[in-house]
Amino acid sequence: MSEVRWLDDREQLVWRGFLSMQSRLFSRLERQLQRETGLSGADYAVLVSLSDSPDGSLRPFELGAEVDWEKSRLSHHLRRMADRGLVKRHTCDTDGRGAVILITDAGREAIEKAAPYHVEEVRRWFIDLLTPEQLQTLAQISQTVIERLAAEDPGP
Amino acid sequence: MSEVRWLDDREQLVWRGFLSMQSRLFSRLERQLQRETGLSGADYAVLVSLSDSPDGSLRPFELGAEVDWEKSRLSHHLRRMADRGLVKRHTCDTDGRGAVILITDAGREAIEKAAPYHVEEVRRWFIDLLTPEQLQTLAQISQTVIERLAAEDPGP
DNA sequence: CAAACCCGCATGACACGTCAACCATTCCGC
DNA sequence: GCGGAATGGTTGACGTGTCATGCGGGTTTG
Repeated sequence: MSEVRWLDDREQLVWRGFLSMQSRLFSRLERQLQRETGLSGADYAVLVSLSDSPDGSLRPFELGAEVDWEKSRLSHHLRRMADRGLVKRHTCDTDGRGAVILITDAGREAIEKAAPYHVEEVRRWFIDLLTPEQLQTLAQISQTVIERLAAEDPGP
Repeated sequence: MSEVRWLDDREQLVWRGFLSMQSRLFSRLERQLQRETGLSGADYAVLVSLSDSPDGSLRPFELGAEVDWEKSRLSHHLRRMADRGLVKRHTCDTDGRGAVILITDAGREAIEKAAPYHVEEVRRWFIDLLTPEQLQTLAQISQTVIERLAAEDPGP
C-alpha cells in the first residue's frame, strides 16, 4: 500500500469550498421551492421529465434514466406522488410487467406554476452571479467528472 | 410581474450538467464511504471536526457551526452516533443548558481508517481530474455563491 | 416447449433530514 | 431581584432515500 496523497492546502480549499457551496445552495433552493410551491426538487425533476414528453407519460424505467435514480427510490417516490394526485399509474399494454406514469392536470398546473419561480431562484443564487467564462469552465468540469464516473461505473 | 427570464441553451447546459455531476459524484462518494468504512458523509464530517479539536470535544453549537446543520439534525445525528459508540455526551460544567460531545476511541479509530480511503476517492473522482486553472475557477465560484447566500440570508 | 435467466417494478425495514413545538437555563433591562 | 427575551438543546411526527429481497412477466437456449 502506497503512501496516502493527502490534499494540499489549495486542494483542501477547493474541495471544502465546493462541498460547502453545494450543500448550502441546494438546501436553499430545495427549501424555498418546497415552501413556495409545495414541490420538492425530486417532484420537480419528475414533473419536468413527464411534461417534456409528448404525451405526458413515460415508463418508469425511462423516467429513471432521465433523473438517474435507483429504481426503488423511483418506485417509492412515484407512489407518493400518485397519492398526492400529481401523477397517475396505468398498466402497460405492450409489456405485462411494466407500468406507465402519466402526469395529471394537477401535476401540470403545479409544474407550470413552479417553473418560473424556480428559474428565478436558480438565477438569483447561482447563474447570474457567474461570468460566462466561469460558466464555461463549470460546464467543462461537470462533463469531465460525469464522463469519468460513467466510464468506470461497471455497476455492482 | 415581469416576464420570466428562462435559461438559454448555454445556461441550461451548465445548470443541468452541474446538477447531474453533483448528484452523481456525491452519491458515489457517499455510497463507497458507507460500504468500505461504515461511515456516512455526515458521520465523517462530525468526526473530522471533533478530531481536529484539541481535546476531541466540542459543544454541539460549535459543531453545528462547523458542519452547518440545523440544530435538530445535529441533535438527532449525535444521538444515533452515540448509540453506535462513535461519540459520547457529557453535561457541560459551565453552562447548565448545554452538553459536550466527545469523540470516543472507536470514533477516532473509525475516522483514522476512513480518512485515507476517502481522500483517495475524492482525488480519483474529482480533484485529480481537473487542471489547476479549473480548480482555481471552481474555488472562485464557490466563494461567490457562498458569499451571496450568506449576504442575503435574513434568517426566518 | 420447458428450464434458466433477465427485466421491470414493488415492498418492508431502517437510517436520515426537516419542521414545529417544547423545555430548561441564562442573559438583560429596569 | 424579577420578568421577559434569547440561547442551547431535545423530541415526535412525518416525508424521504437506501438496501435487500421478492415476484411475475419476458426472453433465450437447449
